[in-house]
Amino acid sequence: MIRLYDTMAREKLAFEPADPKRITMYVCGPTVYGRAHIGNARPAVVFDTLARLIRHQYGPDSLTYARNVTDVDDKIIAAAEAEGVEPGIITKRYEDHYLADMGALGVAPPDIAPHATQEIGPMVAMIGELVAKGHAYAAEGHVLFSVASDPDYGALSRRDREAMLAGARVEVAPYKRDGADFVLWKPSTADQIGWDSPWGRGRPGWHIECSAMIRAHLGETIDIHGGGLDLIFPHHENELAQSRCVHGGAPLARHWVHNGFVDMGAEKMSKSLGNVVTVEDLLGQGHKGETLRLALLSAHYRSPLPWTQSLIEQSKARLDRIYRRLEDFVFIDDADTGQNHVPPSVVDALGDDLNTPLALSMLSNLSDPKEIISSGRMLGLTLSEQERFNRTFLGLTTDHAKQIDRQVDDRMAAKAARDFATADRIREELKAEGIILEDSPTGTSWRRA
RNA sequence: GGCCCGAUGGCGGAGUGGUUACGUAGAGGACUGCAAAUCCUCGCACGCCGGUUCGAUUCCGGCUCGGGCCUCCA
Repeated sequence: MIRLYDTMAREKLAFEPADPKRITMYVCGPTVYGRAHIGNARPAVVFDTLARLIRHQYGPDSLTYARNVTDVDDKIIAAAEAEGVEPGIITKRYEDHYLADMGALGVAPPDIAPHATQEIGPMVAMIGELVAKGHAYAAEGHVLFSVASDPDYGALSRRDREAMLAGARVEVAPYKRDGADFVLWKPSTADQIGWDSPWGRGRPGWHIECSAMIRAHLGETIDIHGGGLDLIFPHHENELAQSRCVHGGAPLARHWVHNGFVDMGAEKMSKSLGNVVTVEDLLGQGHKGETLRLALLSAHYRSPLPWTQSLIEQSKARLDRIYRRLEDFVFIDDADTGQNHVPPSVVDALGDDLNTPLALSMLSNLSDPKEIISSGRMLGLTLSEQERFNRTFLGLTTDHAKQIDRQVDDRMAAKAARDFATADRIREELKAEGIILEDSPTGTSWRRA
């Protein structure tokens, strides 16, 4: 039983896929012109976690998860011009970075990653259908969606036409019949990336990309459409309008799910505000991707999450403790754990609108190592035997490890001789190089800080 | 201005009409040569004002403050 808060209904609803054997989820992915910041990472982590939950509940092959790559866009064109290279150079570079950054956060690649530039045909076809049905019109090389032609427009974001026009911040282009109309196709200059179309050479608008790719890969009505809160309007509202108008009123998604922001100070992290911390920055500071993921999951996905140094430290401390609890069980076979031992308390917490803080709380109460590992893994934490081993030894050459062992032996000898000054000196030396010693009745063990 | 969220202990953050998670930090204790780790204990947290109620942090109304969106945006 999974319940999800639905943006359209503004309440938690039971998740009811049209076909439990073939569940479809689409999440708006990156526009690849720069490095992802930790706020960009939140939806990737949230929906990755939701995907894990769905597969756990409905079966490993039950879900088709698509996350697109927007690889044609004015910002990409600008970045390419600035560097004097083809747009494809820019998009390839940043898509590679994106996948690496998300991988570090334990985000599994989606089943399908449609690229806008590879789906121009379906987009042009869909625009053509909209024009044929009277929902769109061509003007000065552009094709625009006619908002007035869709009486249901505004249902998702709950705004009416008057409000939209009253709040319009942008000057209305002269070729628009209505200030609220938005672009489906826009002309490209000779030196800009573009494709031939019935309306001339140009490129697609942002919103039509998703509508067309959803239909092409997942169908007319998908089970879950996800993304950040800021995409509700205009992006998802427009997607919804396009798809609904083409599909004779069929809804685009059965469930609309939106994540909240990662905040810097009191406001959201965003490139335009210039207050971003990239995943690259954080990893470069030595933070483990797993720590960052835990930090992102420490608040409910719909709440804002203040990003602070303290949050990272708290998350690291928490993760360290989980690993320490598993130290005595490093022999556990990963193949046996998978996600097969997630207890009901954790499943129920996640099933209740993906309540990851509560699930983490439940994880803290577990004592069975198999349950801990399975639960952690469902949250996308690694907790593999390899990782458990790496956390202790990775980065140490065999010679270095042997040397540490020798120092530990020396210290034990000093202790036995009650030469505590020497023993403490050795411990401090090792601590200075990031090695923590822990004495116990059975001897001294060491680990990396 | 319109629409929409939120306000919980030092920090992060669940949740609930009445016994207040969990984590992290801090304090005390056990253990230890000392540490570390571990275990135990502790702190009268629910923005303000009314209302409903036997009883509200939880429901309702108002207020204050903060945030988001209003065609770049996760």
